[in-house]
Amino acid sequence: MPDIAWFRRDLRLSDNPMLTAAGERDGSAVPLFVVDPALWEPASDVRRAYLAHSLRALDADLSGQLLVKHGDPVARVVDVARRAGAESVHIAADFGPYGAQRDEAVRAALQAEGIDLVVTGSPYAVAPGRVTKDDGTAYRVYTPFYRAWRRHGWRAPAADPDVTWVMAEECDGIPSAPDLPFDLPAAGEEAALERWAAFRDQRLQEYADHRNLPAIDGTSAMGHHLKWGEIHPRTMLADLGDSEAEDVFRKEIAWREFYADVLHQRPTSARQSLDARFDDAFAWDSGDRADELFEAWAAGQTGYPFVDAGMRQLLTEGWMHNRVRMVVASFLVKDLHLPWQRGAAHFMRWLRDADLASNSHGWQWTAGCGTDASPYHRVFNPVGQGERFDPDGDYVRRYVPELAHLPGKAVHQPWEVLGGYDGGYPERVVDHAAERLDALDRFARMKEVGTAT
DNA sequence: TTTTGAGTTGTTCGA
DNA sequence: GTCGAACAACTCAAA
Repeated sequence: MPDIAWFRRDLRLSDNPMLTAAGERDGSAVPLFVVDPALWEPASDVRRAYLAHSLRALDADLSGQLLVKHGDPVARVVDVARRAGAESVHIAADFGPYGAQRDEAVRAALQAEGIDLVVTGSPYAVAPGRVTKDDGTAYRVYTPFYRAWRRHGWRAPAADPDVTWVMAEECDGIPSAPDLPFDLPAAGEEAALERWAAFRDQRLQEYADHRNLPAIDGTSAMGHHLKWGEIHPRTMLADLGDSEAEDVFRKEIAWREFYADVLHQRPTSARQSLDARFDDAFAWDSGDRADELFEAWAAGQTGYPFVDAGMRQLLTEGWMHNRVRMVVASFLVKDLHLPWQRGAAHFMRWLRDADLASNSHGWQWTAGCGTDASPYHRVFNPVGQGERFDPDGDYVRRYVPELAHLPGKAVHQPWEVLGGYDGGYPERVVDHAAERLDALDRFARMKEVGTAT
């Protein structure tokens, strides 16, 4: 009788040791995916659509044998395992706040039926909790984490599994993908491996320089593949040598692992500031005016071209260049004085690669309330960032057509154009220089409150 | 226990 | 235009 291979965030066949474990006893296994309403219902259309496409790709790779069930995983997994006569259910570890709890509930329910839940591997090169200081506690600063992470090392990519896939019972069907205002890139393992190979062979050696220029296709854009485990970071790490560019890219993979580790240690940090003063004592704005400003930010109508280009890229592509993510995040938190959680929720809704750990902690880094946070006085200048990283203005013109007639870097300051600017592009909603000082002042006041109590 | 050096991504100001 | 200092201390990691 076959065992069960329960897929979750590892929608691939290669470099997936869980699958080898699942086939070891019987030579055959039931590949299962459960559409969990607790995750599906609150998910945005972008996430639903990508997952639906990815499941179709996985099903094709499994010759149509993927068993999809809808409902509470505790009930569904136990039902499938019992009916299949399985001795064990195999998973890769999930370290997210919801996933970890769910897996313990499933483990208990399976145990009552005499079925084992076997954990093999995780979505990370080094599983969260494995890299610790000498005293066994977790790192809170990236650089020492990175050094220890490299010392710890990781396995070579796993061999392909030798398993016969069987669908033991009737499939509930892969959910249909909601319509989106844009096309998502191809999903699935084959697309992930192709995208990785193209980046590795064509763009990796320029990565250190090009990754900061949003007008150029200089980043890997692998986030959505990593998020669903269509490729394992181990597969990518195994291809990296020791050039400067490869080192920079390896550090980006390590950031993903660091933030997963932080979330594992502090599950509440997905939505609460690691520095609690920012939730308790900071003077964030709220009310009608704050809501208006948030809407202007979200729609790409702030009057700051580099910010607006990024926010519009998000809405038209479901993706935003990393450099611009930092700039728009800084603008929301430090120019508009809105809590990082509002921006993080917007990103989670629209980014095709939205990952809870990286998103929450990236925002907290910008806001200054996270682990290893940026110094609070480090406030991005939205004009200066545009002039520095989009020096020819090509990125802005691509996403802000009202400014397409302005040449070169003049697009970054349309208010300087003689005779004013037209075409319906909005005036600046706030004055950056004034809001920067306001932000620093609010920070100082928060510290006074913090030390007084 | 104490000490010391260091900490992703920036901006502004004045010389 | 370029350069260094100031920005604000504070916490963390490791010796």
